[in-house]
Amino acid sequence: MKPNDFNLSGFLPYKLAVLASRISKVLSTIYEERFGLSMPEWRVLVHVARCEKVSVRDIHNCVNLEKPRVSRAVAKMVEAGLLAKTASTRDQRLVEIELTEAGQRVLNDIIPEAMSFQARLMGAFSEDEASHFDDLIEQLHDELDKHANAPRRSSMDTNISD
Amino acid sequence: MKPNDFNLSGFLPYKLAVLASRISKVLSTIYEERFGLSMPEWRVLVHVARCEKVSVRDIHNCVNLEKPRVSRAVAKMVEAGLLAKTASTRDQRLVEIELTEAGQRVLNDIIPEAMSFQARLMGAFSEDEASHFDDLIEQLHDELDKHANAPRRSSMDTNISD
DNA sequence: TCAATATCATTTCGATTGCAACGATAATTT
DNA sequence: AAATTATCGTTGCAATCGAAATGATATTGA
Repeated sequence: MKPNDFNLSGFLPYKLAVLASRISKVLSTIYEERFGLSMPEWRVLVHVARCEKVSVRDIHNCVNLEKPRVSRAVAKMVEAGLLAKTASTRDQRLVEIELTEAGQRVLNDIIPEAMSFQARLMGAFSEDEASHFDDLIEQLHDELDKHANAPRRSSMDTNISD
Repeated sequence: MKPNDFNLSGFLPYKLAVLASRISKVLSTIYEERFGLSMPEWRVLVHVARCEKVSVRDIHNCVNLEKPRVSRAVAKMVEAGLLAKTASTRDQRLVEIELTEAGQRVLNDIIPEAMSFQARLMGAFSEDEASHFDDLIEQLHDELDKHANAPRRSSMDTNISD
C-alpha cells in the first residue's frame, strides 16, 4: 500500500481515540451539566468514595490523573464542600481526603446515572461479547506493557499504600 | 450495589479512555520525537496526503479535530514547509491545502512506522478477533448516535465537498 | 439588484494542561 | 546525630485547547 493511501479511519489508535472521546463527551454531560464537575473531579469523587482517607498520590496512581490535576480537583471540591482534607498524623507529608455528606449526596445521585449510561452503551452486547471485549482490551494493554516508553500501567485499584 | 462500591476500573467509558490515552501516548513518540509533529499535525498530514487539495473544513470533518486546531496545525506545517496553502479559485473563502515534497518525504517515513506499530499492537489478535473488535466498536458508535447531545458522528472520509 | 443570511478560516480570550521547580517532611546513609 | 536522598503536595509557567467573535466571501431571498 502506498503511504498516501493510508486511511486514519481504519487505524486502531485513531479509532479508539475517537470512540473514547465521543463516549467521554456524552458521559461528561452527566456530571458536568448537572453537578458542575469536571472529568478529573468526577474521577476523584468516585475514587475517594470507594477508598476512604486517600492521599493525592493514591488518587494519582489509581485513576490515571497527573498529580497537579488531582491536587487542583481536590482543592476545588474542598472549596465546594464535597471533600474534606486533613493532614495525616502518621506522615505529615500525606493528606487524608474523604467525602463530606454533601459529597456523598452528589455521589448517590450520580452513580445510578453513570451506570445506566454504561448499560445503555452496552445494550446491544451479549454477555459473551462484553467479556470478549474486555479480553481484547486486556490484550492491548499487555502489548503496551512491552513498550519501554509506555507510561507503565498503573497498579489500578490495588490501593497499595495505607 | 452501593454507590460507594462503584469502581472506575470496571467502567467502560473509563477503560476506553485509559486505553486510548495509553496507545496515543506511545504512538505520539513516533511522529513527535522523530519528526517534531503534534497529534493534530499528524492527523492533518495523513488526511492531506490521501485527499489532495482539501480545505480546513474538510480536515475538520474527517479527522475529528476542531477547526482552530486544524487551522493552527496547518499554519505550523506551512511554516515548516510540509504543506502548501492557496486560496481556492472557485470559492475565495476556501483554502486548498496540499503536500509539498518535503511533506511527502516525511509521510513516506512515518507511515511504515505507524503501520508497524498497529501490527505490533494487534499482534495477538486473530483475524476473527480483529474484525469482531471492529464490530463491537461499531455497535458502541451506533448507540452513541442515538444520543441527542452526541457530537454527531463525522461523515468520515467520504470527502463530500469538492 | 441589493439586503439579509450563511459559510469559511482565523484570531481572541479565558480556562486547562503537563512539566518542572519548590518547600516541607521522612527515610536512609554515613 | 547529621547529612544526604527520597517522597509528598502544591505552585509557576509556558503551551495548548475550545467556544465565541471577527472579517471576508458566497448564497439566498425579497
